Amino acid sequence: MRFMTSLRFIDVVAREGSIRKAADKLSITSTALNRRILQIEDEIGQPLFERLPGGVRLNTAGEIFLQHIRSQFADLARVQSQISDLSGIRRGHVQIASGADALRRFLPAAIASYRAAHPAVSFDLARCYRDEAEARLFSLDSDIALIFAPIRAAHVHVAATLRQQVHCVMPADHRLASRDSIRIRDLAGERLVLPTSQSGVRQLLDTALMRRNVDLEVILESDSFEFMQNFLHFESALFFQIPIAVDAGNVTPGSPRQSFDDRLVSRPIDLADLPAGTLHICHLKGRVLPVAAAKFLDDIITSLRTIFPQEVDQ
Amino acid sequence: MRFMTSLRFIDVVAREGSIRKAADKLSITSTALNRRILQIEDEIGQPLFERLPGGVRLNTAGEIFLQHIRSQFADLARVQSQISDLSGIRRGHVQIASGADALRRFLPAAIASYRAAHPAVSFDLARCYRDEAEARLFSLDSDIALIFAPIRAAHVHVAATLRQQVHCVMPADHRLASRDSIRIRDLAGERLVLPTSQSGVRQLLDTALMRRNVDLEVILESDSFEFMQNFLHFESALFFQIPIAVDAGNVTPGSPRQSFDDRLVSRPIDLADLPAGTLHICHLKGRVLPVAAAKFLDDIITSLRTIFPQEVDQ
DNA sequence: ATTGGTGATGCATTTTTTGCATCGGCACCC
DNA sequence: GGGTGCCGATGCAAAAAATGCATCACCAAT
Repeated sequence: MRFMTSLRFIDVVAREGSIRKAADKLSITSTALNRRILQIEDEIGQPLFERLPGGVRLNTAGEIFLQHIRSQFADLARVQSQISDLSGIRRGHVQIASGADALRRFLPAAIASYRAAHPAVSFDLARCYRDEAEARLFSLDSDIALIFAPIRAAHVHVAATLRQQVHCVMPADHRLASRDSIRIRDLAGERLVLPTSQSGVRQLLDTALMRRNVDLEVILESDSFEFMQNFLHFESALFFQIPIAVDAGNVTPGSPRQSFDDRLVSRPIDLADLPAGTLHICHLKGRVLPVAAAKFLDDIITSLRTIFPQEVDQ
Repeated sequence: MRFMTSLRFIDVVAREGSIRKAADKLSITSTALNRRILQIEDEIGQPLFERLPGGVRLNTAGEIFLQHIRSQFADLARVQSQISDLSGIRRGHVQIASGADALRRFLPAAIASYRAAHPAVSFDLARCYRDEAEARLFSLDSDIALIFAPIRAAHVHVAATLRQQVHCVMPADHRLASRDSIRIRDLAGERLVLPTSQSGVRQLLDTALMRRNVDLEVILESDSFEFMQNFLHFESALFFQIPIAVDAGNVTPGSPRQSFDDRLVSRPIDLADLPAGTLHICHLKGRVLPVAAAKFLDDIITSLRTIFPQEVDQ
């Protein structure tokens, strides 16, 4: 899209904080880039960047303008996907920001299933926590976000929610493995592996554990489920996750639900001790999503309704 | 805005229905324009125009794309006005579509008063009827519309409404001039001047008159209040208008309300015979107006509330 | 004082855009 | 039925714009 290049350049310069670095990234000389920016500032009638000794930074006008640029790009993507839909083939690119939970099993299955129906749609998946996900929606770097944490930003629209009870994962031969559900007091003296403090699960846990003053041994913090899961093969401990990190929704009806790991078991924490958290499926408020993204959003909500019939709202 | 030229060109070509005519209007050669369009079609990957023997016409993809272009322009205007607001001076351009009623007295006063506060804001006023006004909002040729007629289009958002009783205007020495209000049956045998069939007042009248089967003498139809008003100086007759066509809101408190024409009087038609109509103050649904337009919209609603304290809603 | 980074600018070069002339096609009209 | 006029597309040369190089002035950290 030739007519968008100058605008894309501004975006990159803003991200890089330096014209020369941005020029490198864009494979042009800093001269050319510099002049494009000067020209646009001239056309706007006001500077968009402050010149600092170490580079450039957007001023207020620049931030307003950048937001406009990004929404133009997002809208252009929507238009292109809508136009290519006319020819029968759904084309497009869906950008998703997701926590590690949903990204684990659910999204791979969901995306594969969507791509089976629409092979010309490509995806971009960014693993991130609440704040970054909200920022990505706002900067239009992501179309859809799946966040297991309360939504803070006013610009985020929650299309659907999914209640998720926190589960405790342990080796199959653990002393608590026989329980149907786990009480917080049962955790006393246990070795725990906790998710990072940014994680929604961790924040739920912190609230519950702090209140009760149980004596815990936190041996590890990690932001990787894969790591935690494999760690438990070597040292007996407990970690925490939510059902969507286990269920992909590809269970064939009637067949026993496939276990996520034969050597581990997952037991819910009693709701009296730890309330269920909420997975939020979101997009930017007021935004018209590209057809591909809109359809995918619809699909995952439907799919979640199938896997967790009681837990989906809105 | 150099980076928008190609897009503006597409808009013009679509409006003109011919590359050569558009090229004329844009003061470039048809060659250059033609190639710009071919290039964009190439970048989009699909043609945007059908080539007909007599020119070009948008295809479906083109219509989608044009809508995108127009919203980009409108959004750019909003951004520019927002940016210039940062420097303290409110700049901007407000495009209004209005019926002849509101355009007569109210808008001149309202715009002048707004410009007194913000001299760097310019205005564009298009006189039009309901359908065209709705179309102008949609094509983003107008920011705000004042329509005295029911709103049909789903894409129009009504920011406020103003109830307006239809009045009957007649020479001051007319036999009905002494009445406080006029009944439809009083009109029997009178010479009437009617507004065009597109007008909201006319449509109200048609409904009322058709129902009653009064014997009327329609001697003239016009879409110009100025003409109708001056005509009554020469031949005794009746015409119809709504209060906003008379009151500009510049009445100083306490002073007698300034008459719109010394030789004419305006009397309401009894509500039992003719229900009050509604003036709709609208903008495009979901659109963020430029600051100048948003502020002006706010101002006119406040102003209407002052002039017609009982009649403004929302 | 030196070094390494930044953005801005004059000038030659390259790339892109534009305009002219012209082609082929279609519709209208005498 | 053969002009006639209007349309969009295209080859080629001229004009305009964007780019790259070299260099400047500036600032901060060393």
